[in-house]
Amino acid sequence: MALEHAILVSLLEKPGSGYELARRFERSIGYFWTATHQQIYRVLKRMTADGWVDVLDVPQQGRPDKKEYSVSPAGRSALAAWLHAPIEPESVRHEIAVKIRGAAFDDPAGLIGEVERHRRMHEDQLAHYLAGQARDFPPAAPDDSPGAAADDPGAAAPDPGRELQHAVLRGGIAYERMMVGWLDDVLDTLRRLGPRG
Amino acid sequence: MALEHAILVSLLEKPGSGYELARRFERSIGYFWTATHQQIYRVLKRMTADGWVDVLDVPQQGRPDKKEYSVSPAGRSALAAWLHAPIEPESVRHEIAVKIRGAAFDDPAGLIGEVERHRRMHEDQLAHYLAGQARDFPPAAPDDSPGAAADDPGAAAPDPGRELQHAVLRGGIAYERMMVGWLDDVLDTLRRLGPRG
DNA sequence: TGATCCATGTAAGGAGTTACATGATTAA
DNA sequence: TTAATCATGTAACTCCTTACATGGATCA
Repeated sequence: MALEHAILVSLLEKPGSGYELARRFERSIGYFWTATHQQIYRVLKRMTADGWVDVLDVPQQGRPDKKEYSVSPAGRSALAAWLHAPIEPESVRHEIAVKIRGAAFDDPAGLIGEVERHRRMHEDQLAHYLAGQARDFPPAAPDDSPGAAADDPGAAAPDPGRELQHAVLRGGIAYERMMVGWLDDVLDTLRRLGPRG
Repeated sequence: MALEHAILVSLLEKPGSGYELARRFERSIGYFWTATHQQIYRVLKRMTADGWVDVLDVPQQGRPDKKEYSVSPAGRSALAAWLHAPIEPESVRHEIAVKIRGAAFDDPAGLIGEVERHRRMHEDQLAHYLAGQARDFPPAAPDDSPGAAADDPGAAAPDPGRELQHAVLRGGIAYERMMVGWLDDVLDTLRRLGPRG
């Protein structure tokens, strides 16, 4: 199970409430893991019981009080243990591929609209990721003294957290690009098969 | 839910037993949908009760008797109805990405071995798909009389089922290529961050 | 003699989705 | 006045995984 661990990572990056976590899962965490607020509240309760997180009641004005969660030492070592254990790659699940293969027994051309719609959604997601990348990770000027940078106090030290967040974002970008390209390929195939609607 | 529909597609391509379906889900169907035999038996039972599939008891020699399933007219129209309804794209789930982002709070270089292992698995899967493509979809000679082929009884008519199966396989190939490329990118990042292990 | 293949299932539990429920504040 | 945002949860249900269970045939 990785939801616990995704929550630990997010809370280590910044403590927050269940609601805030749910928003992060909609945004930045969403390109590698998803969860709804119902799931998050349930898991936070279990993590609290297990002593993986600490809770702080934060009274607020003009809005409901919230519980701010942060990672406890026990949670940190639970994350470390999980990081050192091997995991298996996820099995892929593409409902759209079931439809594409099923179209052979129905009307291939009838699927074109649906595939176009999916292509559009992936293109939008790609544009969104690229905008996020341009905002949060502007390209750095190339380093002209390789090897010396590590000892140069004037050079910006690479922040591992930032670098790794960017690497994961590049994965989201690569995924959406791949999907747009493949759906274009599928559209070509569908159009070649039956020029009728 | 798409497992029912994936089973309908597979049984339309070729009737078979629950066991045989489980094997197909391990092989060709595996690059867009996965299911274990336990799931398949349970769903086949429900589909039988719903009248989506017909069952035929097939006694065998030297091995257990089997039940051969085939799609009923009701199953065919259930599939058609599903094909005409819109679906939403799957949410992505990459446990490895949780680990990559979590590595910032542990030891980035310590993750290199695990990422290399995943890269190798995706490379193996890619090689497997490419071999399947070379075997089942050898490249055709280019057509030098475009437009006339459809009315030419001598030309091989494109089989929609085959074409669509190939399109889905190309999706599997594109996915594995993307993963290998991205994991290379991640390895570069991890190695840049901490030259120690 | 031990492993793998064929072939079918049950049982228990964890993970995930959908619907319901409340209630104040703020912006259109 | 309608909708969205902040903030928390419960309940019911489906889906999926893991472990257990059986038993003959074949191959190393």
